[in-house]
Amino acid sequence: MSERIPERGKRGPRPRRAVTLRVIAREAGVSASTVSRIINGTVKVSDELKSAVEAAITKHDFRPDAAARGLALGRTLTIGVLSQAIDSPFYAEGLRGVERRLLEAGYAALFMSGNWNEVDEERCLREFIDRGVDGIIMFSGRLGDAAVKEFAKRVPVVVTGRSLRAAHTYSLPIDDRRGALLAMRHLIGIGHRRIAFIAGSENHPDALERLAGYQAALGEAGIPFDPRRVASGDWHEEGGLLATSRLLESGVDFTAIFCVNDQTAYGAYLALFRKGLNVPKDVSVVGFDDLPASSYSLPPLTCVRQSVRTLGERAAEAVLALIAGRRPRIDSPPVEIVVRDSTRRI
Amino acid sequence: MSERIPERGKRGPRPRRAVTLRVIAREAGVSASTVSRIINGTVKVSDELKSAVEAAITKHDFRPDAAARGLALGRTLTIGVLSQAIDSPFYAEGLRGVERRLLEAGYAALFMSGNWNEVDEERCLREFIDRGVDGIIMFSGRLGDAAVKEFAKRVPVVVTGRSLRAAHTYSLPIDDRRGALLAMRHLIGIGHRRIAFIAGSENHPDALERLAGYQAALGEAGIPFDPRRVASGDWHEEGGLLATSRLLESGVDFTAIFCVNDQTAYGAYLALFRKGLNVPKDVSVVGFDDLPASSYSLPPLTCVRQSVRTLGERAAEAVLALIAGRRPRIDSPPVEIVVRDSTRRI
DNA sequence: GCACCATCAGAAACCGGTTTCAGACCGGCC
DNA sequence: GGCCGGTCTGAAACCGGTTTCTGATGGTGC
Repeated sequence: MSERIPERGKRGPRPRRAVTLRVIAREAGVSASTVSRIINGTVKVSDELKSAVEAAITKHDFRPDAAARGLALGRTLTIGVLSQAIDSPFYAEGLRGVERRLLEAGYAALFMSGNWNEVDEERCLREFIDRGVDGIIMFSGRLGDAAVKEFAKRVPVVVTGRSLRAAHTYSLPIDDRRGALLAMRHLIGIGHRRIAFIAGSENHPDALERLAGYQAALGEAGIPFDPRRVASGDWHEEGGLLATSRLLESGVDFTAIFCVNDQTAYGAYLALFRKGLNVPKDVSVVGFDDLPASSYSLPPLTCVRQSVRTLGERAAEAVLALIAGRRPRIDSPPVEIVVRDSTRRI
Repeated sequence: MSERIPERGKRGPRPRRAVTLRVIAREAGVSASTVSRIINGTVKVSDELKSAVEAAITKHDFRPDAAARGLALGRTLTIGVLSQAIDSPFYAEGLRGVERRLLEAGYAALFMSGNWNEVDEERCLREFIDRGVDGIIMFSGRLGDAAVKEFAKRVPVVVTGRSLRAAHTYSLPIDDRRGALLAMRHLIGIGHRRIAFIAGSENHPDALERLAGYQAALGEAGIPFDPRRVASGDWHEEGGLLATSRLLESGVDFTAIFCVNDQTAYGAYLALFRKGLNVPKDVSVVGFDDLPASSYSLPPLTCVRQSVRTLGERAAEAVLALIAGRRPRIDSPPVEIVVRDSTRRI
């Protein structure tokens, strides 16, 4: 009855765990091994010992130390999850999906942000390895495939937004090109022919694929590609705002804008609003992602939906499968067009 | 030259670490203790041994196992961070701030979501304890103060959004009442007298404080409080949408709406938009939080700013101080009004 | 030249679990 | 009654680090 938490801050060595497995063992009059076996159910133990131990466990509210267990077992029940920014609404959705699935499986997630920066990404991944994570999930990211494969030698890695074939690796690519095609077909289908495109940052593979889809759709419809209708953004609201302003000032005409992602579209909205232009009356706008906020933008945004949350869930499933030694058979969630109020027939 | 990663998945026991401290020691011809001392710089070691060991370390790219180190040291350089939902733009900002500060200090964050649910919150906190975190940061949350204090016996706890005095505990309260007062004074100052309020969920302390601020401001201005002008929401867009619709249909008149938070305001925006009402021409709207998206809403939202990111940074500083045994002297970031385009003088 | 002290390195114990290995005990069978 | 086999338990080793404790070495002072 007198277990006290070890004194804190009172000089002396670091605070240590008050009640350990050996304490329980002593109290129940058994050996440490027996307690361990009962907790994990690895070996049959007689009922009387079991109940004595269980009584001691509940009495002290004992729960084994995860670090010690991780050390002994060689696994930590932790997955390292690398996104680019924890406060980006896009990644946040994905993280949510990951979190949920991992929780169900008894795993915890160690989230870190790569800041769209190769160096930071590599630092995070190293940190994951050092902390002995059992697997890694990587949301997009700039880090080269070779580096990723190197990490995959240590621990299973699931990547989204790219294709990568290597041992202990699984990819959930995003069909950017098809998504862009769907968006453009929607616009073309409702009569638009002069369609501007606000791209992501120049060197980004997703951005290039979406641009390729934009061009392919124009080709399909026999509309000539006019580079003056392409402005580059930065995947964020601000880039969308600036790009749209530039387009408007440049004098090229367009009846619709396809934005590389929803956040860019929000920026475009604001630029149009400031010029007194109405969406969709004067300009139709299409986004890409279907962030939760897009249902509440004014007007609600027509966009290509890729369920990032589902993507996160599937990434979690895939990494768990890899850990279990199974080969995942999991597809990326499909892209589809969600028509709301930001586009209109002309 | 022949270190191989232990075979994975090939039956046999779990994959284990290929290169350990003892491997380095053997290679450099010294004892394990010496390697440890060199890595941590705890004791002076002769230069020649040091360089031999360092050579071996870089050759094998050795980095000590965090779990083992954590076990030996009794600390994990990990902070448990409990928010309510990782994909909420509000908490995401805070987590970002936490992440940044912790990273600077060499700590990692274990993020978990409490889902506005006492049971989940407690489960998360227990998980933190089991995993041996060195400290806990808790963003708002429904868990009772008594339970929080219980956890604080095991490990330092920093809470935001509430006041709590206990050992190994630090609070960063949010001045909800003052924030609400600022919002209301702004509206009243530009001529509004019939001001609706969309509250958060009924039993939430922050919601109650903001309501109190709303009432206090009315009192200051000698405006009678009319409960028909208060509608309850759920802190999310949907609640704002529904509450605003109810207000509009109820027939009570108002020239402005003060929303308990920005997300509620976004919902209000959409409800007004659907009714063909213009913000701010027909109705002025004020939010609370100043989420990043509020700069890009249409029109950009006037709101009370509380820098959640700063709050997160300060929470991180506070928990680090507690861990170091220092008593933090850190204030919550101030609330202030940010006037944009959603309010106008009448 | 010898005693003494400071400095540095290694052996061993430890952190808190898990697991191997060996032994105790029991029952069944010849 | 003795032998065999199966079941259950405990002692000890192990995971990969850190730290205490002890011993060796070299330098200094007298």
